[in-house]
Amino acid sequence: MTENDKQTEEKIFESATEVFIEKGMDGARMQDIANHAGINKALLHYYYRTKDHLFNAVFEKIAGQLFKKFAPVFDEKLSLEEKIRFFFREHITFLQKNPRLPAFLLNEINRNPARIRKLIQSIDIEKLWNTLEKQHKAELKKYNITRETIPQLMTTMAAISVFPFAARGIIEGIFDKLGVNFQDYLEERKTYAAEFVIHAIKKGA
Amino acid sequence: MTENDKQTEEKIFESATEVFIEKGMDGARMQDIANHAGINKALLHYYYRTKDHLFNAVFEKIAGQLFKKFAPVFDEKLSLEEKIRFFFREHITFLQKNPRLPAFLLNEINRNPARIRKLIQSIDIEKLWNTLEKQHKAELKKYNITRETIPQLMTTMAAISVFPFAARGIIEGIFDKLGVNFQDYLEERKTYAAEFVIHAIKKGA
DNA sequence: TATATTTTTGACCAATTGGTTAAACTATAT
DNA sequence: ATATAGTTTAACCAATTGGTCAAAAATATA
Repeated sequence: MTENDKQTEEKIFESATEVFIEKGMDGARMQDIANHAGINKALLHYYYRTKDHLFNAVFEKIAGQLFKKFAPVFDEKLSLEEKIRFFFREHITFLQKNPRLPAFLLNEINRNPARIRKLIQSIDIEKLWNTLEKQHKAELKKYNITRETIPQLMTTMAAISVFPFAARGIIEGIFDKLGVNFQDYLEERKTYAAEFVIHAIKKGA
Repeated sequence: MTENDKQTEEKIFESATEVFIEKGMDGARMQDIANHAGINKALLHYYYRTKDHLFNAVFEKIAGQLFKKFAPVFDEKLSLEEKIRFFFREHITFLQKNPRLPAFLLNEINRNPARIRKLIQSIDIEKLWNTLEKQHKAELKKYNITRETIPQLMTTMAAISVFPFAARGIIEGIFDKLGVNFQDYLEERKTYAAEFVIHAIKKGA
């Protein structure tokens, strides 16, 4: 029954995703994943030969998802300012739905940098950047954004969006003491971050 | 020989620090730590009863170090703008010397949020904030920084400083393809980040 | 129904791991 | 020197873990 095959394999994959995200590669146990999927442990090895295979499958899918969320920024026919607003709104919204992703990805990337290198190799970043440059030539000049400052700006934007999720444990702890609600903070952040960045680049550094 | 005692215990602690930072709590092996310190594994348990004890000792010291780096911001007799410049310069410089710290701390915090909660409980954040508010009453008004926007601003600054180290694996991978040097980028970031934030808050969002 | 194929399982294994223990070693004090 | 207390080690243990295997159960095929 190929219908059931997929059900089992999919259930394994979903369970593995949940457990890996929560415990990490090192912390996750094959038995946990099997229990979570309601199947025998040996069945895991039947579909995915080893823990490493299973983890790689999960990791690559997750990383792909996250990268996809960045992609529309390069397509949308929006002004630069509108793109900045679009980015923070969509990206933070996505992370609200997958709040554990940043911490998981950052950890595994640091634990095994080679893994992400391969994924990056397959992306033509130069081309993406050229696209952006053409689309916004006038605006980039206006904001005084050059090839030298682009890495600073891009990493800053990623940082502002991702960091609250990656450091949620500390941030939420502090917020609790200040009576700040983390979810409200995230909602607010979608617009705050956009306006913050737009203000910052106006007139340029 | 109490002299040797301290040497051994210290050597254990240092080795444990290195191994834990590189491998994380789950990934670290007591045997690795023992080898690294050039001693027998049983000796680890002689000085630190369990792996958990040893890890907690390491973790609390590291977390304390990092928090200390934030402290001067609340003492220095500088203007708000100067403090922002001071923060990025000092903080990024500290992280350059301890580049693995952010990834390690973020990971362990997410793996065991309760651990960091205790540390946070011991800090009177309200008092720190009141201090800042008094010192910069006029400037805060001028920049339109309120109690509501402070969490946004603070997390943004932390994000800009910490994220490049936490996400180094990805960032460096991308930079390589663009011919950007990571160390140069970090040097540049000390001033770029400061001016970026100062620009952003001028006139206020 | 009988046969072949695939899926699922329980039992098992070798390796690893955190932790223990008893004995050896060292230093100090009497 | 001898006893005492603290330090270090080698050998060992129980539990865990990723992974294997043969057989059973389920499914498809003839």
